Amino acid sequence: MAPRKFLSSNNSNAPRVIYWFRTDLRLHDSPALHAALDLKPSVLYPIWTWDPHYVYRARVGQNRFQFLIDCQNDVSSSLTKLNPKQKLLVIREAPQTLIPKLIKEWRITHLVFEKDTDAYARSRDKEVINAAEEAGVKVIIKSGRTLWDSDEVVKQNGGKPTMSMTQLEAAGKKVGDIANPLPTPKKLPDPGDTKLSFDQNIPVSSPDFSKDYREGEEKSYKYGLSGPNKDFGVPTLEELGLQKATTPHKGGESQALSILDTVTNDAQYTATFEKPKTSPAAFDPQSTCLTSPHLHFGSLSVREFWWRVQKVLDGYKGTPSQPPTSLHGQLLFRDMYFGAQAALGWQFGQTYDNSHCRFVPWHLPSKVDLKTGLITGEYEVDDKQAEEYFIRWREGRTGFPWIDALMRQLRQEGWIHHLGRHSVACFLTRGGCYVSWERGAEVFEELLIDHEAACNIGNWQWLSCTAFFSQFYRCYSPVAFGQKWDKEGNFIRRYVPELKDVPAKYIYEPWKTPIADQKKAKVQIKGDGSTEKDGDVKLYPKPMLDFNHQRQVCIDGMKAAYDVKLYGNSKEVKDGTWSKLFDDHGEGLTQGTKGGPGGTMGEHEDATGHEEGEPHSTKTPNGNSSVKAKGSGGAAGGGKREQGQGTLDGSVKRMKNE
DNA sequence: GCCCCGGTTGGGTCT
DNA sequence: GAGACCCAACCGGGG
Repeated sequence: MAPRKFLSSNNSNAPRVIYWFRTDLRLHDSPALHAALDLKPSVLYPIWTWDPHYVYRARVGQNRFQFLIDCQNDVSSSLTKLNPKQKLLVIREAPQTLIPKLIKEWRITHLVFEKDTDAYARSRDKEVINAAEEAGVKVIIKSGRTLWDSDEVVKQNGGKPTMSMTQLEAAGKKVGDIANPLPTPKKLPDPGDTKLSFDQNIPVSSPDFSKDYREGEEKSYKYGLSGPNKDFGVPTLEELGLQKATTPHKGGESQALSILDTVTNDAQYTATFEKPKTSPAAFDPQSTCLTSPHLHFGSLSVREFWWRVQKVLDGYKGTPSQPPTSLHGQLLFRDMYFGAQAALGWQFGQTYDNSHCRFVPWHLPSKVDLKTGLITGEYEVDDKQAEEYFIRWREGRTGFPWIDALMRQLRQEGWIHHLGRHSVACFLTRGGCYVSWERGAEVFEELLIDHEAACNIGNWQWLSCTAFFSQFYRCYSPVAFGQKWDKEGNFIRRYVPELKDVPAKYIYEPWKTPIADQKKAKVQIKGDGSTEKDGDVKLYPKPMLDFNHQRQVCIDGMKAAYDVKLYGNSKEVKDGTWSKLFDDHGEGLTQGTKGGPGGTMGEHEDATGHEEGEPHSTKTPNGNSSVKAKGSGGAAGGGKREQGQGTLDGSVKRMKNE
C-alpha cells in the first residue's frame, strides 16, 4: 500500500482523484469514499471498471448481474443527487489495463478504493497498484467490507486462518472496536473532463463461463469504452446478451437501507433473532431479512448493520439472543470466513493444496493444473452414477421434492434460506451423493445473488465436514427435515407445481402416493425427470437414490476419510498415493484410482506436458471423460479459470450413447 | 497428555 | 407438542 501522504489543500495542484467503486456500492459508511473526499480533490471521477473477468470467467448468472446493475444505477443516481454533474462512470475495460491509461489521460494524482481480500481481487489489485505507483499516483486503500480488516484479524490470529468462532472473536477483540459508521457525504466535487483518446483493449471472451445464460450476442466491449450511448451508462442485461432476470429481489443502497429500517424497527425480531429457529420453508415473505446480497455488493455496510442492531439491543428490555445465533452472530460468521480466505488465498477455494481442508475421496473431483497448483474448472467423472446424481441435483429433479423445491427456488430467485442450503449441500456431499463440495460450490456461485466467495466456500466446507465442522453423523434427511418446518408442504407446492395437488401425507415422498391419488392430483410419479409430461399427464421423477442406504454409505466413507487424516496439502494427496491409505484402496466409493486429485493427474499431464516422473498416472479405462461443468469456470471463486475444454452436453451425449 | 465439554441449525423414539 | 435421551462418536479448546 502506498504511504498515505496527504497533499495540503492550498496546493495549487489540488488532487485529481479516481474513486474506484468495487464491492462497495454505497455512499453511507464508506471509509474509502471518505478518504477520497478528505483529500479535498479538485476533481473526482467515480468509476466502475467493467472487468472481463466478471463478465466471462467468474460464474455470474443473469440474476446476480441484474442485482449488480440495480446497485450501480442506485449509487449513480445518489451521486447525481449530491452533484448534478456526477454519476457512476462505467468503463468497459479490464482495470489492469484501463486504470494506467486513465491516470495519464485525466492527469490523476490519487487512486482510492476499498480493500478486497478475495483471491482474484488481490492479484488484480496488485497489478493496478504497481502500475499506479509507477505512474507516480498515490494509492489509498481502506478496509470497509468487513467488521474488522480481515488481514488484521489474520495477524491477530497468529497469521493463521480463522477456523472457528472462538478464534474470530478472540482475534477481533485484539484488533479493536468495530468502527462506528461514517455518514453519507453531503456534497461531491465535480468530475473532470471525461474525454478518452486512447484505444480500448478488447478482452479475450473465451472461455465464457456465462455462455449458457446468454440468449443474444454478448456486446459488453462492442461499443467502446463508454458504452452504447457513449455516456458511461450502466450496462443492461441486453448488452450482456443475457436472458431476463427472474429474481424478485432488488439491488441498490436505497433498497438495502429500507430493509435495514424494516428489520430494526421491529425490536423484538432484531433482538431475539435466532437463525436456527427461522424457517427454510417460509416464502412470501421469507423468514430472514435478505440482506446478504446487499452485504456482498456493499450496498449495505456491515458495520452500519452491526451498530443499528446494537442500538436496538441497547434499548431492549427482554432477554436478547446471543452470538452465534443472533443477528450479530451472522455478521461474525461472515468475518470468520473472510479471515479464513484472507489467510489461505486461492487455496481456500479448493481441496488440493489446502492446508485446512480435509481430504475426502469424493466423486467428481476437480482437475488440478500442476503448474499453478490450482484447480482448472474441469472435473473428473470417476463415476457415471455420481455424474447423473449431480446433474439431477443441479436441475432440481432428484425425485426428493424438498431438495428439488430448494434447487428450483435457487435457480429462479437466486436465493434460498441458509438451512435450505444446508439441506441441499449435505445431500450432494456427505449425506447422499458423495460428490465433491467443489461441484456444489460452483453451482451456487452461478446461481446465488448473494454469492460471496468466502462465505460460499466456507459453508460448503462446513456442510461437507471438510473444514469448520466435523459431526458428519449428523445428517439432514431430504424428507424429515423439511417436514419439521412445513407439514403441509406448501413450500414444495410453490416451487414444484406438478406436485401441488398431492396429499400432504405423500408430498415429501411422492413415490408412495397410491395410483388413485396420483390420478386425482393429475401427476404421475415416473421416470428420471427428463420429461415433463406423458401426454397430458404431468410427470415427477422417482427418487434417484435410496436415501437410507446412501446415508450409510456416506457415513462409512466419511469415517474412512477421517481415519486416514489427510488434508489437501498432504504429500499423499499431492502425489496421488492417498488411495493406498484406504482399506479399499479407494476402490469402494471412488471407483478406484480415478477419484481424488491423484486420479486427475494422469489426464492433466497430457495438457501440461508433465509426461514423466509423475506418480499415479491414470487414464479412464471405461471411457468416462473429464468435463467442464455447465457454465462453470471452476475454483468455487478460487481457481484461475483459464482452461475450458469439453462441455457437459458432450459428456451427456457420450453417456447416452453408451 | 488426559479428560471433559461444547459445538448456530439431525433423526428417531419415548415420555 | 415439547423435551429428554440415545444414536455413535467428530473436532478444538480449556483445565
